[in-house]
Amino acid sequence: MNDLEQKCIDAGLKMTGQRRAILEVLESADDHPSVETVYLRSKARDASVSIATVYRTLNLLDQMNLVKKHDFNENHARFETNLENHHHFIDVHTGEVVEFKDEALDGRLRQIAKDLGFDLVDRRVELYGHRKQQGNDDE
Amino acid sequence: MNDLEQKCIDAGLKMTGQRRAILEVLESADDHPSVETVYLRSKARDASVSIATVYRTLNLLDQMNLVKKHDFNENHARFETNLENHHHFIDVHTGEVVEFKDEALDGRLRQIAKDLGFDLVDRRVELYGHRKQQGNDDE
DNA sequence: GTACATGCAAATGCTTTGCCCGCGA
DNA sequence: TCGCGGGCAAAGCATTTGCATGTAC
Repeated sequence: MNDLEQKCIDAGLKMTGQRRAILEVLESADDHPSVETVYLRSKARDASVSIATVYRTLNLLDQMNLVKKHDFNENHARFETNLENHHHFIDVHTGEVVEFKDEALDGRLRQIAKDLGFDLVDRRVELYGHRKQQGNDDE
Repeated sequence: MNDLEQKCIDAGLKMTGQRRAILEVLESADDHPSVETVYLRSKARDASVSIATVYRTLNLLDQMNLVKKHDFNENHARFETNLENHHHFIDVHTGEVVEFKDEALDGRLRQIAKDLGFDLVDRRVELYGHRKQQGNDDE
C-alpha cells in the first residue's frame, strides 16, 4: 500500500478500486499531470474509473493537502504530489515544467510579507521562458 | 484622449465608442478589475457595450501588452493597466490585492533563471495571506 | 466603399453536480 | 446494513465564436 493510500484510509475515506487506481497514478507520477492525464493513466489500471471521479478525488486530495493544484497559465488544472516547498520554471515552447528550490528566494519572500505586515499562507512563484541556446533563432 | 487610446490608434485599431468607453475605464482603474467589472463600468459610459466586446478588447490589449491578465487563483480573469514590474500580495480573507516592488527579489529571480540556463520571458510572483493582527482568532 | 467591429446567441471547454445504483467497512 | 462513493449525463460558468449588421476611416 502506498503512502497516499494510507493517508486516505487514516482520514476515514473508503478505499475503492477507482481511488486506489488514482492514488497509484499520483504516487508514481514525477510530472505535473492534468486531470485528463490522471484520468487516462488511472483508466489504464482500472477501466471503470470515470472522469467525474478523478475530479472528485483530486479536489478531495487538494483539500486534504495531499496534492497541489496548479494552472501554469493554461486553461486546465495540473496536479503534483511533490509537497516539498519548491517553485516552477515553465518552458513556454515545450510546456516542460522544471522544479527548483531556492533558499534565498524563500527568505526574501518571507521578509517581504513581514515588511508588508502580512501573515503568509501560500506563495506562487512561476518563471516562464525557454532554454538558452547559441544562435537562438526566435528572437 | 488618453494614453491607451493613442496607443491603440497608433497600432491601427479603429476607435469605436465601445472601445473608447472600455479604454477610459481601464485608464482610470487603479485596481485589478474582472471582465465583469470592466463590462459594468464600461456600460455605464456607453450602454451599447456588450460583454463579448469587452472580452475581445481585453484579449487584444493583452496581446498588445497594454494590459496584463491575471487570475489570482480565482475562477475568472482580472486585468491591470499598471505595466511597471511589480508583484502582488493577495489577502485571502478580503480579496484585496496589494502591489509591491522588490529589487532583491527580481535580482534573485534573474539569477535563478540564469543558473538554470533559461531565458526569462515572464514571471509570476503571488503571495497569499492576510494582514497580521494581535490576537488573531483564526489560527 | 471596405475592412474591421460589434451584438447576439450559440458553441466551447473545463469542471461540478443530481440522481440513483453499487460497494466497502 | 448503511452510508459513502461512483457512473452517467446534464448543468454550470467563464470565455470564445459564427453570423449578420453596423461603422470608422
